[in-house]
Amino acid sequence: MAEKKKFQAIKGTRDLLPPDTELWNRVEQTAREVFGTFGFGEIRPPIFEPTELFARSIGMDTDVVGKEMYSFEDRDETSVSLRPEATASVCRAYIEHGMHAWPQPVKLYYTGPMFRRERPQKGRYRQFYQIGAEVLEMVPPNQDPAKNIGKDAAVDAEVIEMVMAFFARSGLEGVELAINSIGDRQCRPKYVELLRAELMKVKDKLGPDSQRRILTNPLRVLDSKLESEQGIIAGLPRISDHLCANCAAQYAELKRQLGMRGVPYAENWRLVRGLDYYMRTTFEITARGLGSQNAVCGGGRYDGLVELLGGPPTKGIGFAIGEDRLILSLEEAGKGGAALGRDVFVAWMGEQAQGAAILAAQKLRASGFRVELPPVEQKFGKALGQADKLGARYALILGDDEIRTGQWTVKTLASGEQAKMSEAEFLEMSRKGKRLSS
RNA sequence: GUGGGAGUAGCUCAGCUGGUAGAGCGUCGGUCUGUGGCACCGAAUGUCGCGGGUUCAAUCCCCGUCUCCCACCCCA
Repeated sequence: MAEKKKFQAIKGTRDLLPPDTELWNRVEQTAREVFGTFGFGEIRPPIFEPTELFARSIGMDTDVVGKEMYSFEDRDETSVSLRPEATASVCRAYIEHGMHAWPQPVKLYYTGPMFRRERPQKGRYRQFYQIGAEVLEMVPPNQDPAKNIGKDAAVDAEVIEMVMAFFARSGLEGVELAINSIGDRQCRPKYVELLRAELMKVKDKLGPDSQRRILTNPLRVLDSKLESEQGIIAGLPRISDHLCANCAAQYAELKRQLGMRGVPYAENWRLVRGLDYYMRTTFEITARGLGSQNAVCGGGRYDGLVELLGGPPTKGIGFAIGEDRLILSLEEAGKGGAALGRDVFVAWMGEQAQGAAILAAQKLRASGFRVELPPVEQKFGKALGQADKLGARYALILGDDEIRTGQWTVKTLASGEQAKMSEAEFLEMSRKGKRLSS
């Protein structure tokens, strides 16, 4: 009975606390503002969905679906899963709410927690946070796909431009964008077969992981970090040499579009994406200070995914930012949040002063100031000490003298200067100070 | 899922070859009953991650387990 169980956050999950949460809010606010300027609206899908939705969209054979999902049986015996990512949900919502009848394209962003049961390490958690955006556009019937290659490339470029703008505004350092095209349903399978054949020839020189991937996912071999395999990989056929005409044209136009927008990029022919639904444009953004998990954003085009989920033919492009990693990198660069300060600390003494202090705090808070009002009377020495510790800008001193004269004593903590003034004068002064400090 | 490292006060850590715990910072109080940052004094908080074993005796040695960190896998 007397046993006390110590509870702690589940493996791979964590509490985000002040002052860190200040930075999280700042980052999310920046995303809202930047994405808003590009015409994106926010979508808030559920945290869990039918398991089938993720299995169909992400791919049964991917690790994410195969062994990392938090799935459980609901009481009606259907299988549901905590979302491992949000693109599938956004596509589901697009279909469910008939967004094909909205003005096209539909541009949405989201922020929130995702769940994958992986072994935690730096920049990787079982509950992690993503900031993502998707552009979905219905394909009108009888449309010649070749006709819209330029348009798709421009949309892709704008989406990438938007993430880069967001990172710039966030103050992220060491940002590098890598792009690639992984072809479409026409040319990719052919390339994969070619690659597989080439890999079979050098199978003996590859490590066990890569040997296994020859069969399961040859593209992933390109991703290998093994020093011993680098020479072999460098000699493998590149997909850029095997793209079909449409894919090649789209990729070329993407690069031209990025150039027009002043977005610096590097081509990386070895950049392949892990989720099944990607095609053509893929990209990845890395940043400084992240250990081995240095990808802070990944994205790509996924035409056909909505259709796969039972919707109308629809094109899609999107990305997901790893918010935990973004925050990590910002903190590493010394851009973490400072402790929550106070604009005003109300130091009061005397019963009459308490009433005045409460009213003063109400007015100051109504004007948007951060106010600390001690619940009990304190000696002024102690009150000022506390004001200092909390990082207050001003101490409002209210005692018998102030009550008698109706003049507030205002002390500027940083300089030690002190002055008597009326309530209106103080509000005016602190407003100016606030503008200057922010 | 695999491999390596680590768990001692709220935080950062010390604790020689086994003899049941300490520092700094922080917190709170005092010196200081209308004036803070400094200084000095004092206080509180630990079943030394948890369970078992060896031993007269375990924070220390052994086994198991949990968690964290790092890497692999994979991904954001």
